[in-house]
Amino acid sequence: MQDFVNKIVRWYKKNLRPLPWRATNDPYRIWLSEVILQQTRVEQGQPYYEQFTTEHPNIQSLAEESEEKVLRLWQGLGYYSRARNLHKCAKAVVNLHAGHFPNNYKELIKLPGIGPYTAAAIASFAFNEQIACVDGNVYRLLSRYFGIEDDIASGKGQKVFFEKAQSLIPADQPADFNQATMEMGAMICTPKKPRCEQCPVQQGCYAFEHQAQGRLPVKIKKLKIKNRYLNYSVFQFEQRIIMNRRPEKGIWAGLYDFPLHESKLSLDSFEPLLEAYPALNPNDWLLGNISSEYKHILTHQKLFVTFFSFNCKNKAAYEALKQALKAEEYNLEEIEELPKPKIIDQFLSDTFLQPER
DNA sequence: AATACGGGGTG
DNA sequence: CACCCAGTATT
Repeated sequence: MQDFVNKIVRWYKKNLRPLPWRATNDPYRIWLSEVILQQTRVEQGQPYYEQFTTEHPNIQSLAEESEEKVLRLWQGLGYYSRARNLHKCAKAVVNLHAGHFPNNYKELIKLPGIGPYTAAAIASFAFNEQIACVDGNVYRLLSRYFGIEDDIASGKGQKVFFEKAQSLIPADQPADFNQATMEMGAMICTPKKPRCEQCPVQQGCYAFEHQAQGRLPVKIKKLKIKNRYLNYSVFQFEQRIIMNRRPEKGIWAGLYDFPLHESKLSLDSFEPLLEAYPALNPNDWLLGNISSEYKHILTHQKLFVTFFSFNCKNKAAYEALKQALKAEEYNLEEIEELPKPKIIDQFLSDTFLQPER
């Protein structure tokens, strides 16, 4: 199997993409890139990496930032617990490790937001530890090449793949090996239409020989997608809008949105909202526009989102509602600075930005 | 062992 | 539409 290792490492050194986080040994930048790239494609994550490293060139800077600002920088990337853990981790490294990342897998994995993959990536890339990275790319490459049929989602499968990768990783160049397996999975051994004609290890590949590329890796998953109907109320008074910070748990934790009323089916009138908000006296409000329904597809739910605009006639009524909702009011300039879910940001752009002409 | 957690690209 | 992306934390 030494042949397999040599061939993919040689291929990597010749074909690697010159990504910015490959040009550094700084564990801070390696960590940042790895967290950004969790479940995220390189092209989507790269602009965020540039933003973060520009605004926060080192971990002290990031640790001193507010969580809200970190979330705002993360806005649009998704899986926001990554941003919250990123911030927690930065503080932990500064406060518990004098601003220096631990230099080994065992300690790295104790930090928030750093799991088996990320710990192995930092340990090997920054500190040259001989520990295998196993991500989606590696599952694919190894299962196809070696004909491993274990379900990659199962505990046993994860163990089998890690041990296979760990048995292959060379002591003299662990980082290049890890980069090579992942880059191969990303560029050659792709999920669909793998580029077998360009593959340096086509010879010896189980899946190529048996035309099993479409079947491997085996991944058994049952994802039930639920439809949800979200109705947002945009309560406005003289250029100020009521918003609130979402709870610490659940979807969009810590981000800001409007008062939310969920329904079983799409709403097309204000009435259910008038019932939902007893503090809302219809005499004090002008019922405005009902937006068209936004469809927002997430991994395990499909959201149908409608925005209902209310304009308040007097300040007292506005204050009363705000208080009843335990929310705050913001003008557009302030809203710009708040971290918001994509769908909220989209609505705001559609509604309050004048199209150029 | 299963589920929750975003947003976007591919075929 | 189905699948999946340089996964992790919680249940």
